[in-house]
Amino acid sequence: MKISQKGLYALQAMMMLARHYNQGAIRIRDIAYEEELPEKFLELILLELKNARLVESVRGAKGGYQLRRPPSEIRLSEVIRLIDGPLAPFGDAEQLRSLIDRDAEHRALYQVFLDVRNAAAKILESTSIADIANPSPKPRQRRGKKTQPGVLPMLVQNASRN
Amino acid sequence: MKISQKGLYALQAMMMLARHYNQGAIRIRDIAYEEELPEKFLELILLELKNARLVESVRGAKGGYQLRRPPSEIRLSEVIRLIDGPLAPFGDAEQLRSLIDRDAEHRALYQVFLDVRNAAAKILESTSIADIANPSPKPRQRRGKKTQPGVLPMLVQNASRN
DNA sequence: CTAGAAGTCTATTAATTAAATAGACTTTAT
DNA sequence: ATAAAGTCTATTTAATTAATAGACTTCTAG
Repeated sequence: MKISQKGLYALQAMMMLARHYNQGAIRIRDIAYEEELPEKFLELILLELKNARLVESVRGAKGGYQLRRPPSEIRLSEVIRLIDGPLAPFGDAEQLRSLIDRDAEHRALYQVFLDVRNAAAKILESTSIADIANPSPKPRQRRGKKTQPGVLPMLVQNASRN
Repeated sequence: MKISQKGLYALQAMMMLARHYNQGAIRIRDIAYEEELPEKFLELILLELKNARLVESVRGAKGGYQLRRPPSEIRLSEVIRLIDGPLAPFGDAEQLRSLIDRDAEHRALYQVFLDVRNAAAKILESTSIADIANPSPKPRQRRGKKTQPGVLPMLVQNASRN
């Protein structure tokens, strides 16, 4: 799997929306400005994220984008698969399994590819947007108990990253 | 990291040469035929493998290619890095480390990318060409003690694949 | 010692993908 | 009604990928 510039932009946009979760719709312009992304390109990316129902839009004046689910319930793998395709380094998991079954000569090679994809999937499916979006850009007006940044309610935690 | 068609061809060629290790130089044509690879394209790939000193060539009549080291001492990561570049899903390990140091906003994201590249590196650096090349295509004229296919003298063995 | 077999090198091409950019259109708050 | 904002379609440019072509060099065998 290769993460393109576009894929990186998508992840950055999602992180920004996570930081502003529950603050209403955020304009494309503001996302682009805060993350320093090309505005017109970002527009297309957000459309894709919307069609995949990861974000939702509000049209018209006062419109913008927001996450459709809490950041802790959006996995990095969802965003990456959408924008950059399968996590496998070659083909996709299904293809690889089929090749392992049918191509005796190269079975072991494809099995290695599948191992690599499984290792990547394990990480990217157990890391959420909340895990990587720093709580708030301006660390002001934080009332209530400080939520620890990396807490993942439903996903397995990778201890090595804390 | 994405493995291209070219990268797959390179790995297949290396596997074929591994099967014919210690049988002298093998002609491009024979590699292409046995692995069903486009001959002219394979030629360019072998040139690259030669420049990287993974294989060596014999020119002129009776010429061809052979591995420069025993198959058990050639890691998949060497071939993949040569043909398809860094193992990281974005940029390379050095860049990622630098971004983790300098870009506080996106540190955690780049750390995940680095985790993914480390997981891939672990697998691909501990698997050798010998591990994946089936011993010999025609199981004929095998004199001496049968060498077990997957034995890796210097590399850590991944038990799950045997 | 020369003919042919084989690798070497450079260039070109066609197709695809990546990364934008442009502009007209639609929806909605005020 | 107007302006702000998302939507949609098309176009462009550059890079990459996957190959193909052909002239050149080296070496072995006869």
